[in-house]
Amino acid sequence: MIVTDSSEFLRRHGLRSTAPRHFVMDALALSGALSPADIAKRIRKKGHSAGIVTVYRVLAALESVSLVHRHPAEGLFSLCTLPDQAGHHILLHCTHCGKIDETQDSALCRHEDRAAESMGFRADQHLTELLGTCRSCSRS
Amino acid sequence: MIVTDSSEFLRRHGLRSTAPRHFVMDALALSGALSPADIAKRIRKKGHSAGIVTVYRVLAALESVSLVHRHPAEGLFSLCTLPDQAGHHILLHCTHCGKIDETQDSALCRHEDRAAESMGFRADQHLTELLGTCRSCSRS
DNA sequence: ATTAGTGCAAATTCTTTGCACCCTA
DNA sequence: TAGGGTGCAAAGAATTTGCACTAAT
Repeated sequence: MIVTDSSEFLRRHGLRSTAPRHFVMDALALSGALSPADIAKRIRKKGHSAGIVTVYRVLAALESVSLVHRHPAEGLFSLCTLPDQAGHHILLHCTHCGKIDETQDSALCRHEDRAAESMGFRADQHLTELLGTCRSCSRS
Repeated sequence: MIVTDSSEFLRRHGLRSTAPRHFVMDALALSGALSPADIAKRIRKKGHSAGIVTVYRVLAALESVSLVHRHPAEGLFSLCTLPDQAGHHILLHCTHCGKIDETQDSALCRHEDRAAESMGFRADQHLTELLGTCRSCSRS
């Protein structure tokens, strides 16, 4: 199940190709998004082994070469602008100054709903996060 | 700085209107998204006080009436399908069975970029999360 | 042979829970 | 005044760090 391409990918980015890294990638490849603990569980369920600490470190390494996303806005909360009609925010998260701005776009919501529907998915709530550079940081 | 409307809102949802709740809402109203610790800090900086534990509980209460979003996909990681061209995922997170599916939509990305640009924001990476019901759960 | 990567244990940080007291409705 | 809300302290999870050992290059 170990994909040779990913060995290449790792090496190209200066990372060694190791078993735990492949275990983690395999686990993630099968299901969309997992917590570190879930990843460790799946690895064990497959008969392999990787300590939870290693999973954390593998994820950090893979994230550093953007082979993996740590979902942004960890443990953050935001006020809902339209409380009786939840969701539909766009968060603009500046990776330079850390500021988080927010905007809204109902056309975007409709577009998202359409994309979801084509997968047989009915969306109750949206959250869009954009990571990048805010106006004041792009000036300096 | 305490908005009277929010007192109403709270009461309408069976929650009492208390000082800590207003402090938390005020803090969130000023900046898009904050961690519980940041919220507590800002409250103190304004000369008020609210223990971190209370902040957690206030957030839970406000979340229960969807006045606040706890950002979804807490502590999750996902494999990037296009590692050399980071971002641009749509995660379909089923709140019934917990499964997370993933899709992609480049038109959506362009749309997101446009929305960001109108705020003077340059987006490097996108992440869109939709919470709802997946195909198999909507059948059962 | 070098040095990144791993595993374990311990430290740290984050979040939740229990219980006595306070305050809104 | 009754029941929800708060604060403190302590318990429980999640995440990070230190250090010796293993393994990829």
